[in-house]
Amino acid sequence: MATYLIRKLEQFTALSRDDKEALERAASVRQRRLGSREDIFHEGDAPGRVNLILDGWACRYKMLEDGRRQIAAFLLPGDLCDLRMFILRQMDHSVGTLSPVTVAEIPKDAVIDLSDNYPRISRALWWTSLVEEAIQREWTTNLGQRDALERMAHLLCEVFVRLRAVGLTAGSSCELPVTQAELADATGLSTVHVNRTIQELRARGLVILRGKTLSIPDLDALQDVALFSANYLHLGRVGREYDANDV
Amino acid sequence: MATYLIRKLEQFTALSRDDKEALERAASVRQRRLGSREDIFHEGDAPGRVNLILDGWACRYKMLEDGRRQIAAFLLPGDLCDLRMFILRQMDHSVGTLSPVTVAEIPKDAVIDLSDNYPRISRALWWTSLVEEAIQREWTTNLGQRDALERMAHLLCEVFVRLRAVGLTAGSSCELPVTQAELADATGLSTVHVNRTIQELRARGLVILRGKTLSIPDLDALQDVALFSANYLHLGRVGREYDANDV
DNA sequence: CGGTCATTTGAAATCGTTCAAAAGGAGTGG
DNA sequence: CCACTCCTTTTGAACGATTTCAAATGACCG
Repeated sequence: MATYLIRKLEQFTALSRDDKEALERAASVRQRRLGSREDIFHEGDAPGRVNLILDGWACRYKMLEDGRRQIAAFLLPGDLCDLRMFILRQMDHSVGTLSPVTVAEIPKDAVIDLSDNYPRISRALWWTSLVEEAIQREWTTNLGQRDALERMAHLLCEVFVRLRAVGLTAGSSCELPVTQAELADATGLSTVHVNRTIQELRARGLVILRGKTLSIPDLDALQDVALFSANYLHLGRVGREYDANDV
Repeated sequence: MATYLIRKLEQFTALSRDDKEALERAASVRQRRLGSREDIFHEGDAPGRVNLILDGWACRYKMLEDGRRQIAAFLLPGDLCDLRMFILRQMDHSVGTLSPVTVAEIPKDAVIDLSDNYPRISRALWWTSLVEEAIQREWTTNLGQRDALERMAHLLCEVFVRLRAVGLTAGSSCELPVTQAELADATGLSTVHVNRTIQELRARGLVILRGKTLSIPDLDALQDVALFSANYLHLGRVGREYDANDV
């Protein structure tokens, strides 16, 4: 069940059978099934267990007092919602589902055990944190510098490449279980303008969006429009030096 | 010399004399003095030592191919530029100075030693990572949801509160060694609009900006305009449970 | 004292928002 | 299976926040 997490971590380092079993065990202690648009946790909550997305999409978001909402990250299968946040007193943001989701609730002691006793996992989890930070910086750049078309294109590139890394693409297609209103909250645009921007991308033949399915006929072309470079995702098994010695 | 780092970490947990000496030692191994607008490291570089800002201001930034620049974070005295990034192959962004800066270059082995053998420091460094992530999320929200006036106000609130946490404010004033063009790169606005926005804040009596000095006569009022809440900075010695047992 | 960089001002152009409403789709209960 | 409802997508038109362009003023450095 921790398949996607394992695939993700293997982008950074090979894992031994033992490593993988430890991850599977941690992820199977307790699971929770949520519908669309439910909170996994909410700003102000005290952190508890660590939530791993097994299936479905979620997002980090912040609300302003007057109701404006910013989606600050998409959480895809294999993503951890709150790794290590249990040292804080309160969550400073919320995480909610965008589609039906299955989460594994990993007890914090299990996380500590993984960190202390499985060096490859420990390093790989550090790597996931660094990548998350890099993604967040990229989103800041996206909102600050790119115009609407570039911004939407960039978001779609990122989602596609991240899904591909965990095996959730089929050819040039993937799921995109997100409404235009949610894309608006993620890009800082109005829903009206998101709609027009998507139409423009469609008109240029850069994306095909039907229902909840996204197709990108020419990823290079979309990346060019988006000024997208995947370097910040740090994918592709760079850690040869950390290969499992006992796979 | 690691005074500001120590003050920052003490926002999270008390430190023993031993802890502090270890930090001082790590920060004194090698220091580097940089002028204004020099790079501490650059996107694409291989990570090496860990850079700690001892004095002066720096920023994380990303450049797009066509020259647009986004400042993604301000790095203030006591901030670490690249904690744990040495597990990556390449830096995905650059860090450059905004004013003359003194950095301590901490060998990565020294960082590992601190993490492995000083549990309070280890946890506190952890906490700094979480706060950095939270700040980055907040910047995303700032760019995505707040209009120009709120956005500038928010940025100034954050900087002031962070500086206050390390003792770099005097009453309602602090340094702001940053040009309007740099504020523009940080807020995703044009320099012209930054200028007009600052004038508006001035006209409302919310800020006094003369030269490189910022004064905030009524922080609460500025926070209200900015929809600013300091919760995401996780300041204020919340970790009673982690108090040093041997201070 | 000249030169360079930073701030300020004005006016026109533009991108994106807002408001309002229609059209399309999916699920529900009768 | 239809009628109904709710939600999402789409369209049009006016408005407004922010950008761009261009130039003047001010501050600091050598």
